Amino acid sequence: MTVPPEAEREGVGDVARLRSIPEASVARLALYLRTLGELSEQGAETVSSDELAAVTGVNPAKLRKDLSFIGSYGIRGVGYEVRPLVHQLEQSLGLNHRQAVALVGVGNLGHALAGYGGFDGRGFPVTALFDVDPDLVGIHINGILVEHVREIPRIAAERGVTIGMIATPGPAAQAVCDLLVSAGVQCILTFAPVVLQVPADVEVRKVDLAVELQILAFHVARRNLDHPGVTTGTTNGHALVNGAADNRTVNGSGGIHS
Amino acid sequence: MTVPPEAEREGVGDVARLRSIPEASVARLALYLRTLGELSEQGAETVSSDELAAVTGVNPAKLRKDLSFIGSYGIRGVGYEVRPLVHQLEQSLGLNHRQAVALVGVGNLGHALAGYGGFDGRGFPVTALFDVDPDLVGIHINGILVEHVREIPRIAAERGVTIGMIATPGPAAQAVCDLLVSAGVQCILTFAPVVLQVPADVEVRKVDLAVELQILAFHVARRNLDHPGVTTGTTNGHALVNGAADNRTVNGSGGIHS
DNA sequence: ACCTGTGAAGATTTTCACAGCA
DNA sequence: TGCTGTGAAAATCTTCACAGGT
Repeated sequence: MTVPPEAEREGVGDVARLRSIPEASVARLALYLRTLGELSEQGAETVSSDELAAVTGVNPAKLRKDLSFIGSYGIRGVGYEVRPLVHQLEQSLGLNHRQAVALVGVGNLGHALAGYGGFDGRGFPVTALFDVDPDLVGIHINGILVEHVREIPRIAAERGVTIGMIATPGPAAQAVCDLLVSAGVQCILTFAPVVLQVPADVEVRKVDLAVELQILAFHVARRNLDHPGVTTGTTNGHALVNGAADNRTVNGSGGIHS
Repeated sequence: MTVPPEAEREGVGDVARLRSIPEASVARLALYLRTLGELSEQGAETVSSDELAAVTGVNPAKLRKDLSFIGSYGIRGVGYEVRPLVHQLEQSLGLNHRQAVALVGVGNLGHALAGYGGFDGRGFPVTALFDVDPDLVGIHINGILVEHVREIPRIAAERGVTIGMIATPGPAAQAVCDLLVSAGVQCILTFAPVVLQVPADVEVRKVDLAVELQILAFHVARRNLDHPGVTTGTTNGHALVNGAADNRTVNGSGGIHS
């Protein structure tokens, strides 16, 4: 897609384009961005759609179509220049300015998330931590003070939090969500196994580990219908399967360490 | 769907049906199952598709269609009996016998996952822990000994592990994955931000937190194109939005605690 | 010669709307 | 009457295949 004649002024005029990127593509664009970052570090200057497709496990045509939505400039006969493409993706995904993240619930999982370095490095600084447990309120994690949940409205607004992460037990999640919303947070990533009720202008994404395992279990069950006795020992012929960011596959972590 | 005349003998004859359940439906069936469990605890005997749809945030017609894939018996004019439906779902999702889980990488995130009680309760006992870090190998987490990754083939086979969870840094993930596969593990849930290469008979699901945040960031960016100045203070009229288990929404955690 | 960008075909998924049973 | 089960339409997403630059 060459630059449309109207709509200049750097990065705007994307308006129309941005609005119409299919949901499914957005998820993959984020994946491409991360992968390109790695390729870039390894010194790659250009990638073809076939190469990038192989690494990300996506169909090459699909990849090209995805990239066409953000109006990137590939070079026919050559491929994509990594640096400009990364830039373009960051533009389109809204990663040109950092997004402050508030994390609510610093128990088991929340503590791990708070300690995870990967967010900061990707432009998502964890800026506030909250909990209700008196044993946790007042401690510092990675240099950040854990505050009481009741402070959410004040602190989140003060610190310009745009993304809330909920890692509380299920029953607490809706109340926490309401507090975040009342503080003006419009994007929420929740690990609590409940459906959150939010105003229409708030975006929620949910990561449900138990459900993930159940889906896997289903596939075991299905397989065992065909091959009842098999349990161990597998040939290993590395097929390029399971395209990341595919249906119902949520991608994650960027390096939560062993 | 009334019972087809052929194919009896309890729970088999599902073969044909199981094979053909759309991927998208499988993910939601797992969600219904969890939700029904909660309704059941609250004493509900029957649910209508409208009720269950409201709670899970799914379209009622879609829900009915999903359930029709497992051949469940709803009662026209009444709804579904919760108990039998739960049973049927467990059957179909392969949750009638427990699946032993091995967790590789007990660093930041892995440690949290190992300590998470929700897996055991849902029929996914964490049966083996692995790492390479000498500081971690030998410790116990929740009563389970952390063993060296090189022991994976032996121990996983011994303990009948069917599901592997990978919570290592990206670079280590492929090697770990290979070890799991060589031990006969056919289902893998990975948090490492790399595309795993596996034989065709192995199922991989990926949870990528960094990508999740980027997707949210995109939605912030898109919104700000329309309402440039808005930052704080939101009306709160609880719309029933964001159907769980919807596109690209992975559900999770069942209660990783604050 | 090679690789992008994209119309058009194909597959899957969602939604509608209503027939049919309790 | 009320709610399930399901054909069929609509929307969305994926894949093919090739025209068109470089």
